[in-house]
Order: sequence, then structure tokens, then C-alpha cells
Amino acid sequence: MFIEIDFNSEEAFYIQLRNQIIIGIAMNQYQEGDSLPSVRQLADRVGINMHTVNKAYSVLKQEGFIRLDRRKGAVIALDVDKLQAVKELQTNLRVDLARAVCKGVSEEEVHQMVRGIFEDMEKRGQ
Amino acid sequence: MFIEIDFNSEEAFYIQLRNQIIIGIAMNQYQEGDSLPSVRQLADRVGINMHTVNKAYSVLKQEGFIRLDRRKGAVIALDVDKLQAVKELQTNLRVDLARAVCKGVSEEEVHQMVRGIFEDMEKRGQ
Amino acid sequence: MFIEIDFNSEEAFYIQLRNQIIIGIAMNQYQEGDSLPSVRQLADRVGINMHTVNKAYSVLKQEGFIRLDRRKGAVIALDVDKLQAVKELQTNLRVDLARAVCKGVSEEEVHQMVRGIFEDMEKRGQ
Amino acid sequence: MFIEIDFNSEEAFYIQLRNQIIIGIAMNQYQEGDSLPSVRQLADRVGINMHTVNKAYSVLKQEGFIRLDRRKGAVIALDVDKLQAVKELQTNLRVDLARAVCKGVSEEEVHQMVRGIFEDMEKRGQ
DNA sequence: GTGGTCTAGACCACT
DNA sequence: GTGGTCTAGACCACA
Repeated sequence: MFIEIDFNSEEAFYIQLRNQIIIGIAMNQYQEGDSLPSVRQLADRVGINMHTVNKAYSVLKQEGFIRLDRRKGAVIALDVDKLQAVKELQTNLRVDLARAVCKGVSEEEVHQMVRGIFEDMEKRGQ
Repeated sequence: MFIEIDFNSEEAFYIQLRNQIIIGIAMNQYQEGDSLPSVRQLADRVGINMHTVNKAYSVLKQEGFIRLDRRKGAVIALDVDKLQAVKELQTNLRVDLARAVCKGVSEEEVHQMVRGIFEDMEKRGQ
Repeated sequence: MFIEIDFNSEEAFYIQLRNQIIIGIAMNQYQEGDSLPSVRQLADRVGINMHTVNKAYSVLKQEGFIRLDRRKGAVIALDVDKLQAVKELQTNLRVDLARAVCKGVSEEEVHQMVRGIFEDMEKRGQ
Repeated sequence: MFIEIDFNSEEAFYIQLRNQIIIGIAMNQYQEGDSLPSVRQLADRVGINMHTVNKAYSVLKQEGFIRLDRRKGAVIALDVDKLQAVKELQTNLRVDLARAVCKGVSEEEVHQMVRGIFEDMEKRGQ
């Protein structure tokens, strides 16, 4: 799987890492029980500091996407708290949709975009 | 309109302000040409520093939601760049939906949530 | 002559006024000895406060473009200090051209632009 | 490269900083990819507050002269929007030349001045 | 009275 | 050590 850092982005590197890994999981490119690359490997590969990868993994653990195993390193392990997830999604959507609506995006277009993203996730997951 | 700061939130105050104002615009509680409160007024009302409100207004200006009129202060003025907005929404949705999917949220549920948010925006806009 | 205020501009109203009047003089639309509109008239016509027009006229006087006559109000009266003018132009050009050069504008293009502006001034002056 | 603040100037410190850095870029003293000093360093060196340097950098970023890299700080990165640059230059020149013309500066003198400034920029760039 | 500018000091997140 | 955020207080230009 591709993981790439945009060094000019406003987003912190560890957030970029986290997001890309979560997208990987959603696309089934990483599956329950799979190991992520070691901290050192990933740091070298994408060209950032080990501490930063470490931070990303800590956050992923705390958010219930992986567990940290002494032998296997970071392992995909979803701790499903759907209520929490729904609440979080709701909050994020409210702001994102408001921004889009102000700029003239219609509900229909949003539904299509959602459809497209799910299609994308299912397709690549096969 | 209600604007409130959550002093316990991780989100920067100026981001909270920005988001609430954008939601207000999306809900038609603020309409094109309306003035926002002066930085000092709003700062006093919500209990934060003037400069923080100023920063929120600067960001809103730069993002094309308001303009700064020397006589009327901050005025709602949407600079509609739909292409940019769609791109931004796409990026945000991809991450948000990936997170939700990992935690077991279905496409159907997302569509309903989108529906609900738009309903909310239209209702209050009347 | 058209004088118009851009209420959204970053430039102070009195600076906008001053600049437009100076351009008017350069184009011979206002000639040595001509009277400018009264403070009140101009304020009403462009929709700003009298104080602001007053400030513009004061600056124009101080910079040697007009004199303030008790009976005739503001009268075009050029106090030519060419050395000072050259020095000022030099300073302004240095910054403006540096900005343009960084963005890929060539010397040739600048010369053409200068030519065009002078042409414009001479043409309308006839 | 020399960066100096004129504490007696009417120009805001952050504008002075911005202008000098832009002139530095135009003269190739700063080149694409070079890092600018950190806000604290530069603030100490020129004797102004850190936040003022920060503001200068923010403006430079917004105007497309630098980008902010999380590792390397402020990095020269020209976002060339020539159309925009030409328009801006045109506006500035129109006012500057009008002022000069009123004070008796000739078109020929302006061309020579432009020539001189470009020579200066090319010379030091070598 | 308004925003713009400048200073200053503090804490935190990030690298 | 770096920038980002927040607070705070002061002065000025502008309207």
C-alpha cells in the first residue's frame, strides 16, 4: 500500500499517516490481524522521523484501529464502538456539509459523492 | 444566533468560531450582506480574546465566506468556488467515511445521516 | 471625472480618493487652477464621510498636488519637487518590479506596460 | 542577505520585511527551495517581535512567495500566477506613474529607471 | 468605536 | 528548537 507524506500540507505528519492507514483498512488493504510496517521501516520509507510514526501508531491504538503487539508490532485490531463512531461522523459531516452548501454543493451531489467513495472502497477491497 | 466556545474541546477556539459561523451561514441564519458582530463584541460575548476572534474572521475571509468592509466590519459574502469546494469535501469525506466504515457504519446509514443534516439546515433556514 | 470608492478594498478610502484624483490630474482631466468638488459634494456623491474627503484633500495638499483656497476650495496647484518625485518613484518601482519579476514578468513586458500607461494618459488628456 | 527594519518608516514592520524578502528573491539572493531564518532568529536579528516576523511570513505565503514546511520552516516557493501579477503591477504602476508625471517625470526617464532596476537585479543575481 | 499593528509572555504540538 | 495558539495591553489610523 502507498503511504505518502505531503510535506507542504497543513496537516501534521502523524495525522496524514493515521488517515492513510485508516483508509487502507477501510479498503481492506489491511485486514484484521495484519501487521503494519515497523516504526523504523515506515519512517525510512516515507522520509520522516521515527517519533512521528510512533505517534501515529499511538493515536491509531487509542482510537481503536490497531493494537501494539510486542512481537508483531502494530497489528490491525478494530475495537468497534459504533455509537461513538456515529457521533463523531455526525459532527464532522455537519461542518463539512455546511462548508460545501455555502459554496453551492447540492444534497444530490453529496449523495453521489458518498456513493462514489463507497464504490471505491468496495472495488479495491475485492 | 448562538455562538459558543467549548473551552474543553481540543479544537482551537478560532476554528470553533469559524465552524459555527459557517454552519450559521449554511442554515441561512446569516445571510449574504449581513454583518457579523465586531471582534470586540463577539470576544466579550463568548469570553475569549479579541485577537482570537480576529483570527477566525481572517480565516473566514481567506476561505471566501466573508469580506471585511471598512464601514460595516465583517460582512457575509460568499466567494463561490464550487470546484474547490467539491475537491475539499471529497478529501474530507474520504477520511471521515473510512473511519466510520471501519467501525461498522453502513453506506445506507451515511445517506440517512446526510439526509438528516440537510433537512436540519433547510428547516432552520425557513 | 469618475471617482469611485471600492468599499471592499484593503486601501483606506482617503488613499483611494487621493490616487484617483492624482490620476485625474496626470490625465489632464483636472488642470492647474481647476477646483475640485467641495468636501461635502464629493462625500455625498461617493457615499463616504466628509472627514474622509477632508483627509484626502489634506494629504493632496501636503504632497503638493493642490492648495486649499478659502473661496475656491481645493484647487489644483502642483508644487513640483522633481528630485523628491524621482526618489519616491524609484522606491515604489523597486518593490513593484521585484514582485512582478518573481512571478515571471519580463523587462520587455514592463516597458510595454509603461508605454501603454503613458499612451493612455496622453490620449485622454487631449 | 541584509534585512533591516527602518524603525522611523511609516510602513508597517511586517510590510518592510515582506518587501525586502521579495526583493531578495527577485535578485536571486534567495532561490527556490532555500529556507528563510526561523521566526525567532529573524526577530532577534532585526530587533522586532517574533509575531511580527510571523505575520510577514504568513503574508508571503498567502501571496505565493514561500511555503511553510514543517521541517524546514519557511521555504522559498514561487506560486506563479502571472495574470494576477500583471494585473497587480498594472494597478500599482498606474498610480505611481501618475504621481511622477504630475511632478514632471518623463516617459523616457521612467524607461531608464526601469532599465536601471532590472540591471541591478540581474547584476546582483550573478 | 473599529480594525490594524506591535509587543510580550506563556503553553503546547510537532519534529 | 520550531511554529501554532491564546492571552493581554497599548497605540494609531480610519470612519
